[in-house]
Amino acid sequence: MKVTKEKAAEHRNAIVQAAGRLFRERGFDGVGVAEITKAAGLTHGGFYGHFASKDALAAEACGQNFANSLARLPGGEAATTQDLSAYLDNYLSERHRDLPGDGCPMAANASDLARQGEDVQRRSAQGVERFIDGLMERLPAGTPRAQGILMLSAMVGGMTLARATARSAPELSMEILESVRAQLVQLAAPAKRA
Amino acid sequence: MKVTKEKAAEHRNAIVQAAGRLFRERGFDGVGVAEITKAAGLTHGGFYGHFASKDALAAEACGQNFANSLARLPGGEAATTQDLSAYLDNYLSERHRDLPGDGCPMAANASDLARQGEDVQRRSAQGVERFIDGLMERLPAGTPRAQGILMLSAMVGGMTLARATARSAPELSMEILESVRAQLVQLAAPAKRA
DNA sequence: TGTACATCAGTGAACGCGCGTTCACTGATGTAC
DNA sequence: TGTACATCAGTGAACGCGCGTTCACTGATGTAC
Repeated sequence: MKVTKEKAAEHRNAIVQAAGRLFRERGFDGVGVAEITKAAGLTHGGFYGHFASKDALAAEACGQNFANSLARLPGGEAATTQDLSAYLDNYLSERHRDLPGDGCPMAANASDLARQGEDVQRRSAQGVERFIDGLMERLPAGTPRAQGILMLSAMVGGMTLARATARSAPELSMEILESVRAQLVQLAAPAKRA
Repeated sequence: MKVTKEKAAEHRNAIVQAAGRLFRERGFDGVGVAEITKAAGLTHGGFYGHFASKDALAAEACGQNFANSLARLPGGEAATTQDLSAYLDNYLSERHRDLPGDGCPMAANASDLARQGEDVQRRSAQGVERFIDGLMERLPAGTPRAQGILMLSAMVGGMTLARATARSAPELSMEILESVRAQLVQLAAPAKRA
């Protein structure tokens, strides 16, 4: 049955939110349109009134995920080294490892992204670009961009490897999280070594 | 028709090889049993004479991929800093980025691994463990293990991000490869900074 | 060494299933009067 | 403001398709004599 325009907009948004979470938890191919709409409290039939295709939803959910991810960086200009250190503690935590659905899209969909459609890839590339820019703003003035890129790479790679080893080698998984966290906190500190 | 035991063993091996390549190129869900056996020069019907399931093949192909990856590390005890530097140049190259089918399984199947069956995860965890050990043997004596883990994380994350951005932001993709390479070569050097 | 036959690796059609997508229909919304 | 009706968001059955897996069959292998 027809619903209010407001309700319809809420439904559309609920689908994007559910997709954003489920895609990160199970990958783009790991969850279907029916399950996504069900998680949003709807049936699958009305899906194509909101989106042209599953791919189109994936692109939108991807953009949403990156926007959320960017918003979690510690507050812009006023960010201290402690803020950044706390951010890294959160990023490289067991909690983040075990809840990919609410976490970093780069880590959650890492190898999937390169195999997605053009729209998803465009939003991803834009997201990565903005995330690096955001990171650079929060690092000590004068930090070379290459160092920020190294940080991001280690964050994404470290989380990915921690997740890959979590079930079969939980101690190694923890060691990866702690090692990357410790090394990056050191790297993000304002005092340059030599 | 029946074939020689030798031929049958070759066929089995060809299936593992083809799977190892295709799984890295397209992900575990991105390629089917029929295509894998076809790539090995066979039809799909005989597949279950060699493997109990697609999952079982995935586990074996995964083990094979990790073994190949380990074998590419520069020669053990006699490895010099230059060898390791050359290895990093290769790992973080455009060539490796554009040919995932013959490259690092950690980068190629990064986010997929955590969603696979128990056997694949066990082999992956073992592969990661061994790769870290192999890396440590080749780093200057006294290098903390956490630094080796940071290197691996940055390699995997950097390659993953370079692939995710390759089509939509080729310049960013190149910058990621070059930045991570430069920073890691510096990190792998024997001279410790303060 | 030569022959007869049981074995079994590989073939290709077929299976059930879940997927993305379509569509006829429903009934509340919201507009025209 | 009240009424009649066109609109359209959402429903659920149905579609074609490709997947992993099964199976009756084929014919070369390799063994028993």
